[in-house]
Amino acid sequence: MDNATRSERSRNAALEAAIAIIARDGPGRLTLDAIARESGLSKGGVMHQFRTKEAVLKALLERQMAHFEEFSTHYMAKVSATSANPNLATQLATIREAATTPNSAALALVAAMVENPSLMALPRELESKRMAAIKEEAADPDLAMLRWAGALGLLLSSLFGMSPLSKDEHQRLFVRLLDDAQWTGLEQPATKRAAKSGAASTAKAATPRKRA
Amino acid sequence: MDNATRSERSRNAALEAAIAIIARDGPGRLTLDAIARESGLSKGGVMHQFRTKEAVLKALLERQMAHFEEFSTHYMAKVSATSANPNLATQLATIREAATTPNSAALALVAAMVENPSLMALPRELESKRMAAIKEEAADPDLAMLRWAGALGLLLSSLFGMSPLSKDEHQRLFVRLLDDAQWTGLEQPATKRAAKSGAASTAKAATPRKRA
DNA sequence: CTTTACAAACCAACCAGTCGGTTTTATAAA
DNA sequence: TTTATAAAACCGACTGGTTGGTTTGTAAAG
Repeated sequence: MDNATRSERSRNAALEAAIAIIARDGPGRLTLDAIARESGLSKGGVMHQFRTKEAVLKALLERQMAHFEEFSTHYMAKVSATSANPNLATQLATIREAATTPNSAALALVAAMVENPSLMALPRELESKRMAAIKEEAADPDLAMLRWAGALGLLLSSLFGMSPLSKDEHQRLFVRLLDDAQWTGLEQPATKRAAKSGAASTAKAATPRKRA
Repeated sequence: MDNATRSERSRNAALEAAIAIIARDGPGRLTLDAIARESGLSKGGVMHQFRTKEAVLKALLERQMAHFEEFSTHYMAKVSATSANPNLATQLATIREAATTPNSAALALVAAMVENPSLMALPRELESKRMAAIKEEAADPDLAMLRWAGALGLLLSSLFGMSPLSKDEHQRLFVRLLDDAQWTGLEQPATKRAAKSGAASTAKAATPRKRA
């Protein structure tokens, strides 16, 4: 086997093992020895691929973020032409995807926060940019943020095993969050925002404006 | 000093220390030795009050739950006469309270989940009952659940340090979530629910009314 | 005098990370 | 093709320090 692919396989095995451990035993049980055991590698092998435990967490986080980034990009390409607020739609769909994917990215996130809260800076920065885009394209930015928050609440509550909702309800609520027609009845003219960024409010059709 | 109050003081000191540690250093740093150091007690003293670490977590969880239970009860008494959906209003207000209280109950929750996910059963059961009450009184149960989910999303995202929202936005969004008038434009007649639970829906005063 | 609350030393298990050595792969000279 | 050499991947025993929990001792409350 090629050396490069051998490394990649080992790295992959270690990360898969890490996810499995977090999902099965909780983030507190994630140890380097456990990763070695679960992946079939020796501890030395794991340490050869990742110099520290933090490096494992970071790689895990980046891998999961990349996965949802890809989902997000594809979805965005699909709806950007038809949706009035493609950024919001994409974010909602991505969160739903995260909520239904078993080996969720969010597990990696929890583990990272427990071990080293500063790792949370990566996802937060990304989220900030997306949130800006959502606000930019929205006729009612606050309502858009609330829809986003609702999706996040559904995701996190089910992730923490504290959701009192059934699978059916869960799915139905996501559908409703995604359906723009259900949220057009109470939009409020974003007076303050309209005053300071005149262009954006009228250009709610397609183009997300880049701002600094 | 009375023996009973001496014990109580020690228990309290240990729990306060635990909260401080979680808030300052993260849930992963919560150890029995750290609790002893922070509280001024010896480790033996801590272990005398709590036989295991899990007992500490459980007590912590129960204490925080009791605190918010009290808040909840008071709020409920205040709004039950004037609000059409007092259960939802109370839950939203309580979640906001948790989000703004620095030594949040949610921190204890995170710590519990890291250490022993099964501890999450206590709060989940309570949450289920509240959710049932919210659905019961709601003209549009799904919308009510989404408002609840939105509040939870705001809470958890800020708790995890992954919120891209400013303090101002945070507060403004909570206000809007709590304002019934902002959510009456798009209520949907809960046809399915009305069919299967006839008695309850008519008993409550919350008739779905459309307003501009 | 008995029980309770606490202190301090102690212990076995576990943890992240190290290290010397072994196997596998890559390169290239003979 | 064979052989020599180096580099990368991998192994598993080991280390210093930490962890949850125990044991032993002591002072105060009842």
